[in-house]
Amino acid sequence: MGRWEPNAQSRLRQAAMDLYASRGFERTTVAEIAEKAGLTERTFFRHFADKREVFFAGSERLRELLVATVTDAPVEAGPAQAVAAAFESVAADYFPPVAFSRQRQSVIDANISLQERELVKLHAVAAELAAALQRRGVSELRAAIAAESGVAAFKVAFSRWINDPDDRELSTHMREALAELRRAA
Amino acid sequence: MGRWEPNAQSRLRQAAMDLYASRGFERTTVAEIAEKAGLTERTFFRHFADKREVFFAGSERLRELLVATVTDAPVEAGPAQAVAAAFESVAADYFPPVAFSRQRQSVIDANISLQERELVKLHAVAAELAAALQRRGVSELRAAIAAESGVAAFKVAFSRWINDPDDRELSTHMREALAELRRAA
DNA sequence: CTATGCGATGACAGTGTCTGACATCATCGG
DNA sequence: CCGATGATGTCAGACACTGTCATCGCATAG
Repeated sequence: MGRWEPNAQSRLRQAAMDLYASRGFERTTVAEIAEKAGLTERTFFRHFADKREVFFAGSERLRELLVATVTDAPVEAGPAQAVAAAFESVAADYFPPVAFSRQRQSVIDANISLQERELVKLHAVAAELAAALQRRGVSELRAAIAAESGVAAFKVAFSRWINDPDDRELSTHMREALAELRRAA
Repeated sequence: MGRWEPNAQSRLRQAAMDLYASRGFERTTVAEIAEKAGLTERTFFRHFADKREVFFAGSERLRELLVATVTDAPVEAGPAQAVAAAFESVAADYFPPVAFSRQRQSVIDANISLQERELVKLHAVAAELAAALQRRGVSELRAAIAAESGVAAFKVAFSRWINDPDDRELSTHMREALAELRRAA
């Protein structure tokens, strides 16, 4: 593989996470991350498109899982049901322990540029979910609304999960958010 | 006021918009914008927090309008009704002609960093709408869902408005999106 | 065993965004 | 006319990110 030690990418990620957590995101330079990982700044940018991308390694997998679940939903399921089931499924299985998510989120909440990236990832999820629904024959409007409102419910559920003093499960919050979404109409 | 010509801020905005539209966002530098406006790069950053902010001058007013409308909604209106009415109201009154919005959006669609900023603005709208609803006595969950799903409907409506070959009104699309949102539940 | 190609890294220069610090100039109130 | 105030200019600099080419290790063919 590499010229020196293996696992360059995960070493960079680890170094970045450590420094972001201790000094904060803005106050750590890419050069420092690379040095801590025993690599150069240039190599960091070969593994991550930019300084923020280190945070969002798992988002690709999340997106794939959601899309696959919606695509494989039973034929008789409507778009809203398919999306809701997909989010309930990943909420139950996919996410790391709440302590880890809380630390990660505290770094993100402290930096607008990280929030920007997070919102873009969620927007991409919505767009792909809508596309998956359209492939199932759902109209553009119906697909878009189902996907966007599902993501909206997830945003609310995730935030409440992170801030829940009672440490209830993410899947519980997701069900609550979806129930409230249905009730609102 | 200024040392030289007046209206520095609007001159900068005009110059930026012109250059963004002709050369594209990434291929125009802040120095070029400033020069075209007869100012220096440093002055540009005194009027706009960053290169992207030029695009989002109106978003503050949009946010204020929405929050005010929700705050002033009749007491008997539920959270979802208040939010829906607010979006229908601004959709009918606030937005520029579709041709202008289309050109603006084409620049944004061509640049992820601009989309990031746009999503942050919408997220801020959702957060403030939720806060306004809570001030009306609505529970946190109910307020968050009403605000986020309202923003979700607006995103869909706006996109469909921009891409509508029949040039139907934004308010029409907004009503359609809200109707679909209610129907989905 | 050697040559050769390939993929990952290093080295280096450069561009562009954004910030801090200080000087300068116009206008306005006294 | 003078000093305060606010907007601008000037300059230096940090830092993110990119392009380019050299270098090194590994695998594989011969």
